[in-house]
Amino acid sequence: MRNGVPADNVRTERPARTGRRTLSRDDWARAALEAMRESGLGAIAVEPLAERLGTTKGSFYWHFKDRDALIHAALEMWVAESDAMMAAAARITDPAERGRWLTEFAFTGPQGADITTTLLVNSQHPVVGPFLERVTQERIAWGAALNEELGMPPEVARQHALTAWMMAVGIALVRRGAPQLLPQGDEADAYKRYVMELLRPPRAQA
Amino acid sequence: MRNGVPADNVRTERPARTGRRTLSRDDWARAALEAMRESGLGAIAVEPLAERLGTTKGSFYWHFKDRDALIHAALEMWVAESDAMMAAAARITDPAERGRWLTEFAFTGPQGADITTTLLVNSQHPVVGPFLERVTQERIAWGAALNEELGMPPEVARQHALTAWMMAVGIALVRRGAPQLLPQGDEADAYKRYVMELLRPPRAQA
DNA sequence: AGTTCTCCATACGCCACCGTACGGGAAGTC
DNA sequence: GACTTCCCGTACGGTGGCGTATGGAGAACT
Repeated sequence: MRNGVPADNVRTERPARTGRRTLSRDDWARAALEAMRESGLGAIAVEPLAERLGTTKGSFYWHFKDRDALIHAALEMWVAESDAMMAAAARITDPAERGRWLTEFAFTGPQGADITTTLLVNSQHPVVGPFLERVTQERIAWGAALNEELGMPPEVARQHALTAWMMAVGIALVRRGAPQLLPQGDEADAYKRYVMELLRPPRAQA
Repeated sequence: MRNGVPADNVRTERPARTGRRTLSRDDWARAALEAMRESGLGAIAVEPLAERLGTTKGSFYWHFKDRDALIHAALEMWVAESDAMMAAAARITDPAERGRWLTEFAFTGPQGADITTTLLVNSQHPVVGPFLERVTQERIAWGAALNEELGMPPEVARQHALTAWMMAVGIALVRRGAPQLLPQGDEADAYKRYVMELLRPPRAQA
């Protein structure tokens, strides 16, 4: 009789018990993702999250089998967000503009918008690994497609996409761990332009 | 009468008790650094390390005040290694060659030779923060000096050094978390050359 | 040979977190 | 208004790691 997993989307019906509303599975997943953004995978911990949500473990273990199930749900939510982002970016028709938009986002997007760095650090985790693998492949393929639009041959396009992605990873990690190193204020804009210039189509290639 | 901290270098004298030798403070620090290279800061844990060293906590708490003291010692050891590396690299007179050597090292140096990524992830830790700050500043300044030797004006040299350092951070993290993404075999060499080319002196700059 | 010092083993209490058992209150159902 | 179902509170046992207390074996000293 454990774990009803009550469709979870239909639950919009139930009016929540008087006074305090009742939590959904998604509420937990959202909170977990948020915690992971802020403090890494270790922050996905049942009891602390319960307190943060103003409830107890009792709620959690009704909605989820165990902690890994929560991590899974949080990452599914992240994948959905990531896909939505890529879809949004794809609506920019000019590929060069699209590239600039991505660079801009890497530097000034919301702090920890991307948990790729966290996932890379925890890539050994059995739940994390597959998610990381999938999203990363998608993103690099996406970047490669963009580069091909810019006129690069497929092989170079992929190399370049990989490089840009690694640069983004580096930026994200530095933003998280040593943000004071990044140029601030008006120097920030100049630096962004400089990086965009650097990530232009390669000049030479065998 | 706690914590003798017995000079620790003079202890080469004592012939070790018959049979099993006795551990030094440095043995602990070395093991801690090693563990951190492999599995991050969380792997610096007293009891697991004790088992790994074939001893018990009793040994540890004789040599160290607490876990943070061990982290400190491990990071001091890392700083020493880092300084030695930079000194070794500085012996390469041709700056371009020196740059290539560093890129080479970023890609094919021993796995986890650099724990910068780990420290960036744990930059909030009170012991980690200062070490990260110091070494990072040194390295970027070092790279900036190299770039000035290559003819860049100081401002650009620093920008470029920061960028190269972030790229190295990205590479290190990917090597740790998703090495399969990096080109393997003979493609690896081509890719390295391509990255070196990318990190050449910038073509344009305002 | 006795004493002192060095280094470690063991046992203990504490805390944080995981997962389970079980009970119970409130909403809906008949 | 009983009854069921949903959702949660609470208590419990287990695990892993931190730090302390204390004893004790061997080496070194005298």
